[in-house]
Amino acid sequence: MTLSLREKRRQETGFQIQKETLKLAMENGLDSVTTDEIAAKSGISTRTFFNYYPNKEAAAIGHPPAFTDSQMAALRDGTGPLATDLKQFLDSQIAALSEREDIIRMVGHVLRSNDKARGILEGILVAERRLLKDALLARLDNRQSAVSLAANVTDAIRATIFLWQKEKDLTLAAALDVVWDGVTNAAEILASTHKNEARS
Amino acid sequence: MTLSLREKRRQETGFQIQKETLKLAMENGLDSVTTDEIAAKSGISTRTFFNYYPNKEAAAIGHPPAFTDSQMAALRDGTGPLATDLKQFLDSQIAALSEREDIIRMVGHVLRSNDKARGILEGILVAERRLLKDALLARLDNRQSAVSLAANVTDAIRATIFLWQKEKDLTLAAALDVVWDGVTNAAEILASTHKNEARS
DNA sequence: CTAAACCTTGCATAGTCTGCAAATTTTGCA
DNA sequence: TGCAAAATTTGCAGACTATGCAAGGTTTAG
Repeated sequence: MTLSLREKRRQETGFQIQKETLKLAMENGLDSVTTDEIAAKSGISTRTFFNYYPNKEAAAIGHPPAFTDSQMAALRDGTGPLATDLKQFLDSQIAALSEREDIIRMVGHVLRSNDKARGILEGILVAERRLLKDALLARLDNRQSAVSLAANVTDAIRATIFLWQKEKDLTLAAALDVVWDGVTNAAEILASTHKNEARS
Repeated sequence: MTLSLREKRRQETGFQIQKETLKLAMENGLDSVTTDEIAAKSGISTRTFFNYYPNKEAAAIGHPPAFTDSQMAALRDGTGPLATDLKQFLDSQIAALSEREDIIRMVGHVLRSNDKARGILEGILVAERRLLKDALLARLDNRQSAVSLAANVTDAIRATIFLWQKEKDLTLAAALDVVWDGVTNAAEILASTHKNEARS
């Protein structure tokens, strides 16, 4: 996991570009920012901007914290109740996101008004769901069940950020607890049919 | 709900444009199709194309069948178990989608490789989730629970289409049944923690 | 210290999308 | 039927996005 000097500098420049992009986007929306402006503010040529990101929307989204090996291992090899492991996974993921509150807020702002940015993030989420599904399949026999759980996890993250942006007095961790309570509640409603069917 | 002649023709032209767009996109991907080509095939000028859709990705997505008033009313005012009403809602929505299997297949193809198209669809889904959440709130006291159920519904549609595209011998309706079984299964897993906590 | 690998940059170019105004078509009504 | 008002289509100009390419500069490893 050690990065060469080159890689480290590249990461830093990429991060710098993201911050300048978001800062400019906060003023009049990302659509009214030109790649020329972003490049100028970032101290690079316009052509070089496209060496770092394929377009300005990708620059605004940047690179969200990836799932770590230990997070995935805990999910795959956990022994407790699966629901507990999922909550812990979410706790650690939200903790990672808490390191970048300012960026999340600005990204959220961009996502609200820019389709392309939404699509780029959605692509990242699709990949995350696939990772989660594969990990969960190690503990489940029902494939669609793993698919549904994975979707609930990434959606919980989305809902948590949304709630946190709306209720300014909540921390991200507190917002997750509220969301998770709702998820469990919803699960009880959905699970009840099954029980009824079994009884009948 | 009656459309004027003008509106009807406009809808038909819009639909025609969508079909031409998708047909062209199936060959080498939407990215390699130009708006000039789409307009030419559709028998309109390039400028007019932009009177119908803001960009070619929106043209490819088109206008998915909206939730009908009776669907929403059934959800809002239903008396049976909520889970049953949700499944019925999904059944009717999937039935509506079954009318356009060819288009769904092509749209799915575009979505796999085009970020902007993904984002446009995601925007539609955000609006649909909001509608569902508001309807469900008429029957629930827990707001986040409604949010989670709404997310599970739109995700079930997504998962159904995905499964149907992968398993060619399933109808859309049959794929939904498989997906719904997974959703219920997942719900049982998520709900069990709560029960354990209540017991302890 | 140097060759190979890698990065940055400018330039040319194809393509997207919008505003505007002229031309054309449709509509409602006398 | 015929015509004025309303709506739509279209061409054109122009700002912006994004890519390939090749020249020039920098970093790296041995």
